[in-house]
Amino acid sequence: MRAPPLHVRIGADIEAQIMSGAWKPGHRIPAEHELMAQYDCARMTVSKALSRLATSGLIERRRRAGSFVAAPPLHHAALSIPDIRADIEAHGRGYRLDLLARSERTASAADRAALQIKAGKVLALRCLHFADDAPYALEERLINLGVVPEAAAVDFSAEPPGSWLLGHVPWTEAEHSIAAIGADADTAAALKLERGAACLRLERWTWYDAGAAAAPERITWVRQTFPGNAFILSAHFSARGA
Amino acid sequence: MRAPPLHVRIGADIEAQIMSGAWKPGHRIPAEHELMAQYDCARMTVSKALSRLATSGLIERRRRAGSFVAAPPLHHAALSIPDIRADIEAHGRGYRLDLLARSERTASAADRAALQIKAGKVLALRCLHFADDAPYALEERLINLGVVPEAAAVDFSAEPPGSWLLGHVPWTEAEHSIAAIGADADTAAALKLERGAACLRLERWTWYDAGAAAAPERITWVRQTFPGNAFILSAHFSARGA
DNA sequence: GCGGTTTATTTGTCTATACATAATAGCGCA
DNA sequence: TGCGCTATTATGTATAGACAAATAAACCGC
Repeated sequence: MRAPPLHVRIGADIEAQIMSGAWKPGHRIPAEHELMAQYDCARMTVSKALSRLATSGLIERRRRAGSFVAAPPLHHAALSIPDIRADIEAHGRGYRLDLLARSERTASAADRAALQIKAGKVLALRCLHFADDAPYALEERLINLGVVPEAAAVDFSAEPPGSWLLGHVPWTEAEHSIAAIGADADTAAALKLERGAACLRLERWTWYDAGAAAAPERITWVRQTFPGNAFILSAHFSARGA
Repeated sequence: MRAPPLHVRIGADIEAQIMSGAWKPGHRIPAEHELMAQYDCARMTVSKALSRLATSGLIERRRRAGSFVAAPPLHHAALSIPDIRADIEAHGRGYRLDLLARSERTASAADRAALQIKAGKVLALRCLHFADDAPYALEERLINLGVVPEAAAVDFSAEPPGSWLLGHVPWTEAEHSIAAIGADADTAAALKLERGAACLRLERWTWYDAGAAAAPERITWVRQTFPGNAFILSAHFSARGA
């Protein structure tokens, strides 16, 4: 077993103190020059270890004051939002897409609200994802043609719109909401469920924010509805920075 | 406006190239010595910028080969898992807890499966969270008394078990799953819903992993069921490392 | 005691250099 | 041609020192 780099070891030692509960939130961590003496190394090395812990949120650093154990980690989980086709194929099942509706139109009031635009053209899609010929998810999507004009020329009856967008359009921010709903008549018919059956509904807004230079632009809005019994989102959280 | 540090500026410049689409995935980023010449600075400064981009997943670095724009960002979102009491109170509503059942027992087969233990004692709780006297969530919880013996002495009819645990037990890992279910008779009665009403079900396993030194220990398992219409999980993702 | 000024401490950034490590590319030899 | 060795190159880690910036603490005049 090969020795890990020194700055990793220093970071791990401090992390162990915190995780074991020996150093509680607010506890002052030895100053850089003390750790420097303790590990007999340069300040840059100690600094690297502490900076990493600071960016991972485990400690907080203040000039002149020192470094302190941060407040207990918030309950933030890394949630994997699936690429539906990839997910289905990863389970060894056959994927099929059925494009139910496609309309290119001037944005309606509802479209404008979803994409947060004042005016413009949108591409509205409605499609059904199948896994081994069983309905897997109903997808309703709006694409802002003002930002992604080339989407108008794509044949979405073959490629899932989500996969196409991910591969072709850079984006920086996404907002999700997850809720449980009872299937309405429409949804129930599409997914071959009984009316009122529990479904997981995932909504996502994706946009591109170039920074202060330009206003953020909404790229797409999507609402995916999964039968509740067939779909589970999972998330993992580690208190360690990694 | 004060000038940002040089390593931040270098990182931002590279990020801008990637985000604008000018440098596509796989594109080779100028080597450290080239950036060094371009910005007229030391290699450490360039290295700091590139390391940060690498840990945030935007670029990939390989010895001898160089640094490359990484594959498009994965769809990972930071999901906020709520502290129920804090959430309710933050909305200005009154919180109340009703402890429906409490039993301290030797772990049953189901308990052992949920906590991944071979044997031992557990504390099983079942409680109902109220917001302004309306049922908000049904919680079923198991606490591993082998790891948290002091939980046996806590009065959970006043303090929500989740809040108590968060404040008293260090943990490192949590795994969540989210699903939509139709309320069974039991759940429907507790939450005052109709049978079959759509509910969001959140399950969470929390454990402590001290590293290679010891086997990970499961601390608690919890299953929270929320009326679908009253509860929405939200998540935000930024492609930037921050 | 109170408010403002100075001082000392600690972190933040950066330089310049050195050696280690990984991995590719090319060369020589069978 | 194909295999193995070597040289090259880019990154990874670390040193030692310097100055800048923030700010808590001490000080001082009133």
